[in-house]
Amino acid sequence: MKYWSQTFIPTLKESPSDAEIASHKLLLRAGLVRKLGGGLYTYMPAGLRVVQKISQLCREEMDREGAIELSMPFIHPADNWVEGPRWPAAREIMYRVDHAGAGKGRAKEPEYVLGPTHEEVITPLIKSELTSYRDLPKNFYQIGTKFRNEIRPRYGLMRAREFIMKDAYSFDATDAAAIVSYNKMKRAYTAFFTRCGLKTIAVEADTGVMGGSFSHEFMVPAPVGDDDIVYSEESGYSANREKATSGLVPKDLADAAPVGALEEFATPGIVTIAALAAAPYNAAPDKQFKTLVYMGDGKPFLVVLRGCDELEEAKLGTLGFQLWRQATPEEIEPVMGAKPGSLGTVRGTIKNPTALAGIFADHAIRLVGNGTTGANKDGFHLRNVNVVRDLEVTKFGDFRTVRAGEPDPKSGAPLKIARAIEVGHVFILGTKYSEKFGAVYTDDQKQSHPMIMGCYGIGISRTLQAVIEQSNDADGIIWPWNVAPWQVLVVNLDPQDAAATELCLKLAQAAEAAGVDVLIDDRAERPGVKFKDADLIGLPLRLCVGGRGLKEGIFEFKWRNSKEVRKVAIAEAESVVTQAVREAASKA
RNA sequence: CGGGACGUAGCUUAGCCUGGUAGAGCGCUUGCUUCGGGAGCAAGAGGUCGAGAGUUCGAAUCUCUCCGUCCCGACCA
Repeated sequence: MKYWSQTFIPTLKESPSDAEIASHKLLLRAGLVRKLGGGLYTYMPAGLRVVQKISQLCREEMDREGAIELSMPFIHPADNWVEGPRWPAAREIMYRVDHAGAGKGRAKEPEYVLGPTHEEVITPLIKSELTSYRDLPKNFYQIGTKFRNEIRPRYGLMRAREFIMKDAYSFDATDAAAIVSYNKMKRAYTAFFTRCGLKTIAVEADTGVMGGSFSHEFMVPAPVGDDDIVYSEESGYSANREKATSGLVPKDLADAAPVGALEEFATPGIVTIAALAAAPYNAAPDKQFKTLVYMGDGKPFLVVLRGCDELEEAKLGTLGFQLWRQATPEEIEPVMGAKPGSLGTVRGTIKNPTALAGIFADHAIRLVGNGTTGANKDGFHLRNVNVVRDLEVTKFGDFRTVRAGEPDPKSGAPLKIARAIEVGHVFILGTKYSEKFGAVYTDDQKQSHPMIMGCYGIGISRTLQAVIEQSNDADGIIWPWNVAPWQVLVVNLDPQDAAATELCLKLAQAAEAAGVDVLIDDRAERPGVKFKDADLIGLPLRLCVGGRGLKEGIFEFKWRNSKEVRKVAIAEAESVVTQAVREAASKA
């Protein structure tokens, strides 16, 4: 048991002005964390306890599914990343670590980086440690700090530059075995989040190139989340919006026949979808083709969408480029022959088509059939543009953002969209890393094969905040039993009174004997302060002892998630506390 | 990386527009009175007004630069 006066729980009456959302305010007000800088937080004693509890639950569930704990360095030689398969993309988010000391660290390239994740470390390790199919399967995990140069840290621990993560990596001989490993992790995650008292939705994140459902994200529905999930209660379909598809384009859609000859018309000063939709042109957005220019690994490529649709940039990941970004007007004009606003992909109108890495069209443009697009000549557009007859397309694909209300690809029912916090992700990696690093095993036919890998992450610190975000009220946090820094708070209203102090100790000992952690508020504070702090820090069970109750021969018993205050006779103290604690523990 | 807002005591903030001795509440210290839902009274400590430069007789206040923080967006042809 811990005495409040002997630990440090600096509660705040008011929220610091830089906290915006409930969970962030409560993290600060309940004295769980303090900010060092943007996205950098100190875990105060009570906050650290929660981190440790969540970590322990995670550890238990990982162990249960046969994963093996180890611990890898935070600092990685940059070479591991340079030799890996994603250096160009990964270097953007990694902090570089140069040699300390005067006169050093002048190298243009970093010599060391702070690890944002550990594929580049564990794969070379496994390459030298595991060589036979008899060694497989194996799944290694660790719980530790990760470093990512987040573009915009947000909402306290929710998106931080430095955060605590559980990461696991599985190694298997076959695809089928990898799926077994994957399903074990999915099961572990479900069990883990449930034990944390967190309601999560496992969302399919189709991997595109791999096909099938080999990736799931565990999402906590919350308006403050960074992700959108697209789902249908009817069919159970659920996916991250970045990957979600809809049944907007029927499978049996017949391509439209041309409606007339291609016709160029002058559109001076018209460079937006909206302007072209207005009089006198009256080309409805869903009858326009929108042409976007991107740069993929240094080469321009085009994406064609309906005028009314939006590009889901994450879907460009299926095209095979390492890095992509929007092209600048300076890059666009020499290739297309016109400035943005007059672009199109009608055959023969692109100035320098050989410069292009491809023209990728969203399936939905087939719904347009015949429409309007830019003529690649400033101030001119083309009408009667037929998808099949006129448009140059390298490949069709799914590139648009799904909207709420579109038909679910499975059931056809309208899709819904909600915000959510991603707290976990399970993913089959295939042989991306094992091939690059030469992590191969020998099978029973003496044949060598790259191992099939999976990776599995849980944001421990983010989970902590997600729990608070999901479980609080106007007075403070309402901790779920298993992750509370202490399960029971014994409030001593009269710490000067020997009888009160003695009863508090008795209650605390009874709870502790029943197997839970107890905090005793022995501070010389006024009752009002203690009650407010009790609600704020949100321990599940509050036992309150004061002179008033002692006279009646009772103490007070109150659950944080209920308004009811129960008076319990001192004579029954031990049995009531023991029973309550055991019951709560068995339900959690 | 754009856009917006902000930066005054440990915390929350007023003052800035319209330049003239920096104010309050909470917290802290001391004393008295209180003592079951963030007590009252009295006295006190605590500020390079984010940093630098400029304008001015005079700058928290006006101008510029930088730094930091928070929010929005990473948006389109």
